[in-house]
Amino acid sequence: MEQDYKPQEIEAKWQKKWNESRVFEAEPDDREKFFITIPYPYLNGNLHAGHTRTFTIGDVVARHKRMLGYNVLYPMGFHVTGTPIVGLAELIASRDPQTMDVYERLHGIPGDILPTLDTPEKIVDYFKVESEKAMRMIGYSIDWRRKFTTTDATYKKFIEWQYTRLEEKGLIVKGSHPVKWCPNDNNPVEDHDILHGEEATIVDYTLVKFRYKDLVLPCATLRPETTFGVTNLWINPNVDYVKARVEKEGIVEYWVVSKEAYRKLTFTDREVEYVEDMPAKDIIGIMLTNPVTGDEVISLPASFVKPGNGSGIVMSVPAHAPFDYLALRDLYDADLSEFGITKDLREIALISLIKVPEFGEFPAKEIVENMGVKSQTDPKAEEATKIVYRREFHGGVLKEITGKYKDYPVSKIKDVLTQDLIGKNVGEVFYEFSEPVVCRCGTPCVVNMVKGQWFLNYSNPGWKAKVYKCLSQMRIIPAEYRVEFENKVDWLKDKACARRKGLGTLLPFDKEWLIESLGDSTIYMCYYIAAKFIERGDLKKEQLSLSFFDYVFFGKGSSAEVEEETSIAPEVLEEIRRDFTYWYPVDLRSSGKDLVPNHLLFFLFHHVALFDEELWPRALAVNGFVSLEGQKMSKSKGPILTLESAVSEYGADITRMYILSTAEQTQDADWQTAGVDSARRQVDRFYYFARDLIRSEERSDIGTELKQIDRWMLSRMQYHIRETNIALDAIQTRNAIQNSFFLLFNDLRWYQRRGGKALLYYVLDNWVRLMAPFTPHLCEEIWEAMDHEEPISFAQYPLYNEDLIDEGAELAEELVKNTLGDVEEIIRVTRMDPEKIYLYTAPAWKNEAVKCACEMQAEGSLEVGTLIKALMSNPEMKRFGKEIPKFVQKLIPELKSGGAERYGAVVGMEMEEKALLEEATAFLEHEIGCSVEVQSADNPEYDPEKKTRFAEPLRPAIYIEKKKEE
RNA sequence: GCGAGGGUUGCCGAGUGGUUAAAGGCGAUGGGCUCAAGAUCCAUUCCCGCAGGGGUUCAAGGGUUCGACUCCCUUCCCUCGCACCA
Repeated sequence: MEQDYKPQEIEAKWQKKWNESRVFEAEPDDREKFFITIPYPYLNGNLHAGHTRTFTIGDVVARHKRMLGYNVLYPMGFHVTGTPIVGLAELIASRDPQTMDVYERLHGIPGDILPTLDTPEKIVDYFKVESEKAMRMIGYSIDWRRKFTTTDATYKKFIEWQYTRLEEKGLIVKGSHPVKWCPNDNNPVEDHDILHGEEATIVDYTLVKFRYKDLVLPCATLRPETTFGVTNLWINPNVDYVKARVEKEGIVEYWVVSKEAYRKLTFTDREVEYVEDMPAKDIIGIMLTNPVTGDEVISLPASFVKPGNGSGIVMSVPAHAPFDYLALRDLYDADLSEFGITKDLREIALISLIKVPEFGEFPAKEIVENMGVKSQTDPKAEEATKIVYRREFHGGVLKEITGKYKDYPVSKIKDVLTQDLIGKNVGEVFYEFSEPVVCRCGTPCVVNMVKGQWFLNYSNPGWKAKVYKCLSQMRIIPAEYRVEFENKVDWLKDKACARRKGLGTLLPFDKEWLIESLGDSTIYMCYYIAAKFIERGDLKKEQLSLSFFDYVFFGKGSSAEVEEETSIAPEVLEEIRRDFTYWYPVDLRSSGKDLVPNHLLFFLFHHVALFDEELWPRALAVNGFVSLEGQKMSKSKGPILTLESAVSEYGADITRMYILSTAEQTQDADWQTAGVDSARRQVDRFYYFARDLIRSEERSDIGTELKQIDRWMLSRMQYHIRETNIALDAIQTRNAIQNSFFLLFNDLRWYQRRGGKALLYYVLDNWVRLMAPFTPHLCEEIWEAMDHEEPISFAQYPLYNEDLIDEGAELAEELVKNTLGDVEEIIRVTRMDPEKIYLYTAPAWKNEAVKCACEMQAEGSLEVGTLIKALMSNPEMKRFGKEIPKFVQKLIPELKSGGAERYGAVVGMEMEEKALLEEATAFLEHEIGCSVEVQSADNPEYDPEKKTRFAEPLRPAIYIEKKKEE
């Protein structure tokens, strides 16, 4: 080993060796396999600190498993499908100043190359080389023979096969979907096109069609079940309404809605035609039919109705909606003759339809009265609405009056009921923004239905059921994310899977469309297996027929049949098939948590759709993001720290160590220069410790007689080994490094301080293997210097050995450590200059008392009274009658609160305590800097201040004699 | 709004009913080593204490318990996701 730690030299050396010896090129053999994959990076920039974290986690798992004896496959590819790369090419071609600056300065693209990257193809070619270079630089144990990009002609054949098979299974359907739309630009708006309302989401209201003669008055609601409790409708007399001809799927109706609502309707998937204005007065005071109950209800005037919300017509459910109740109450004594209404509104009976624990029959009435809400214009009305809504939504169930929906939880009824209403043509879905959205051009946006779109039919209940099943059999890391995944499966709706622009594969059954980029990255892990053969030249693009993929991935047909069609040699076909059956399924897919609601979900959906159950993925893991000195990273605007620049500056091992130890799992990590510097010092210490030890030519022989401190070291190391393995299995890299590095190092320091020497080399041998997954280059270097022939990457990972646990030795060291601590504290507090220290071990009777207490604790009879009695009955003990009660009162709470085990161990070693301290005398003298003498409290030779009475088992009494003033 | 996860001692962060004033790291302070050091080693780092002790803490308030950072309720605050975009 070199005198100085030079990361870059060591790292280049080992990367070259790994590459030349092809050790990470995985081939099937008789070992158990482990197939780990990380989502391939999207190539619209260089790899950055975020990738560094996700990929390094994957590499650590891969290396750990490899050292545990698994045959590990860790492959990598490149994702380039979609629009961002096209967008980037355009920005570079037009020399967009911000883009040029960010990509030259932060992504580190040389100024003479950047302007040449003006087509998507050139960008892909550039970044795929750079990305591989970066991943090699940081030492990932990737099998590079399997790399590909998603625009490779062969990959496109694979995606065509996937979509052909999905379509055959009926999982791809055609339909319409709502998008945010700017009527001025006549285009969908994406988030960066929005002036106001970036936060807006598209909310689906249910339109309930109330009828009056040949007219439909649709009411938009988020709570269609309340239609059962409608007593009347609300029309705003100050709003302009229109009559319109509305046609959908061949059914023609005449609707009355507000002018604003009419405009919104024209963008929906209905044919809408203006007929005439409809004065509000004409539709107030009329009797309409509730389409759900058949009841006749009256329409009444209300000022709270907003023309821009929904249809501008509101159904009134005064039993459950505070606004409705208030508006109705406000009209009780009003003169409505101008609307031709003469009826006494007090006759309108409230209709209750939801049972909720917190309220009685009429929640709205109740809360309005309790809160003292005055009228529909009272601000408190809003608050009352929220409270009732929340209680009913979460805790409410439907009452008898709802017929077959009785006992349905309110939170689950919406979709079911809406579908039923649609089926009877008394309801429709109406999309609306959660808040107003304005386009950059200043035009208010609308929800527009895009027609003829291809969808992945994720809402298919049978499909979802399979995903639930798959999830239930999977390991989710961390476990808290299981519920998150389940919720997202539940929430996922049909997803548009084709678009017009960007890079990608054409939809095989409709060549007008490109497969959307989240849809072509779902089962590509199996493509890694074929990719090796493609790279080797065994397979040509034209040969990759549907039957080829069916055979190698599904096992359908025979190699002979496929050969006949494709003329691929049967041996090759069978080998690919063999490889596939060996490596599949994916044992672990690990990724950033941002991919949970999309990619990881689709990964599951597509696997369960296409593969048999035994090939479904086994485990998912997620990790948090990385920020830079507290700032969010952005590929296009900065700040960004590339993997390449981090490794160039700090070295691979230090970068790995830092990114893995700075945050755990789903927590977000913040990259801070100060933290990396500290990681550098830690790695330095490791290097120098190893270097000095190896040079010292001290070697260990654990076969010889071990001293107590040696047994202690062995024992402590077992805990760290165990914790590290447990942590790595749970992908808690921070915890793993905490144990395998910091805690182990601290113990090693104590070992050396206590004069431990015999096991140093042995400890290093274990330690370097423990650390190998985190800092592989450095560990290879040390390992080699320790004269090992085989690379550490394939050495046995240390495993917990219970036989090496030595509780006695640990307790003994604890005694020494605590005693030293106590002495130091006394010296510090009293600020005395010690001449000599006297330690007094506990008198025999106290040991006896502890023993007795432990026995009583074991049989459950331990009480202050019983213990004192038991002790007093012993004539030997009676001599100490005065001290017993005090000692017992202190002892019992400690024993009862879990100290029994510890005291149990004391009992076992009672005779040794004095010997132990005497053995440590030299150490204590050295540490404290004065002489130390151990005596027994039973017969002290010198005890001027009667300190012996404080002596307890495991806690010797201390007397410190001051240095005499000269 | 809905869903998920959080708020711990200067900072980063362990810790889910009892050896917890609370791991470990960072930073800071003192000391050893050294010509010297941002290298390393030792100690301290909530408050008080000239004998190993005592006091007050884990967002806020309330509750359960012999006992709560840990369990329950309420409130406040923070982060992420909410879709056709990778």
